Amino acid sequence: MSIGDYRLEEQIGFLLRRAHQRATAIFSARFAGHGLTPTQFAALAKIADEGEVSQNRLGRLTAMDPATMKGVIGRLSGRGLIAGRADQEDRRRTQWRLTEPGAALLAAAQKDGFGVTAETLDPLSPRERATFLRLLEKIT
Amino acid sequence: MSIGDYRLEEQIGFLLRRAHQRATAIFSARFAGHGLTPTQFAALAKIADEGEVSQNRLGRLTAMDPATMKGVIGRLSGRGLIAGRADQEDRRRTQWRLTEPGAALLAAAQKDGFGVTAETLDPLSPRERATFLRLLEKIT
DNA sequence: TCAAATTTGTTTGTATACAAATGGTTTTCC
DNA sequence: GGAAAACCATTTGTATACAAACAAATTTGA
Repeated sequence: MSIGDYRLEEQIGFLLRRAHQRATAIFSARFAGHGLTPTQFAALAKIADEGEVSQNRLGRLTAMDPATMKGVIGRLSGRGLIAGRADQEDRRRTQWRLTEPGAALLAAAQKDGFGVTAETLDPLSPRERATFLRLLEKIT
Repeated sequence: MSIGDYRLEEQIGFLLRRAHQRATAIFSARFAGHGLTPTQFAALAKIADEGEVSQNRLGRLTAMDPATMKGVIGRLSGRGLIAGRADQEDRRRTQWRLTEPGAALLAAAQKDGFGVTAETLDPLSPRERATFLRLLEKIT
């Protein structure tokens, strides 16, 4: 019968899920005033990097599939933080860019973005932080 | 204006989200034949550990809030993998346990559970794995 | 060149994740 | 003993996450 020796607490998926939950909770607390979710903030930051970007490409840059991206884009554009224009060269595409309010919100929120990472990594020493980030990237 | 120097790829929340996505994808591939999601498998494994457990307690053990737990419990019991009975001592509680088919499915799936962790950690050396797990637990 | 393959974006459906509010039940503690 | 506090479970609503199927547009390649 022995359902033995499988320990949920030692499985990497479970640990990653919990760590991600904690990071999300820290994000939510610090971003309550901005009204942005982690994925919405990621999308704004990447649109700013790119200047102008299509929906699918933005999804690849932020690790969201097309169906998820559609929802995120819809909520951001619904709030007037981003605006889209039809691409003349490829009529399947819409190119998205920050609006002025979107750029202002992103600028105001960025220092809190750094704060989230700092607080999440707080239990680690500087040396451990570097190691952890290196290994985390390796398994991604 | 300088929207500068915030790099999404260096933020811990983004890295954890991507790593968790990869772990989930590996899980899904290996568990396709079992028809279990990561949270459903976690719930089955913890119920097996506990013998009998209430819904909220199971949620604490598996890191799911009550609303999420309700859905997971509903799907597992709907498939006949777990069964509940009213707790006599505390009439708020339902105690959940594995059914015979649930125990059989868990037993059949467990080796694949180890496989998920192994494949997810494959890019790391044994030494790196130990370090990574230690640091991951520290930030959780 | 033109059919096949790929890409972009949408829709539908299922499954977490969590906030907030609620109704019962049990525990605490004065 | 009884009111206040805490706890169990549910419900509603919003937001990812992703599979699968689809239409339209573009690119590829024989």
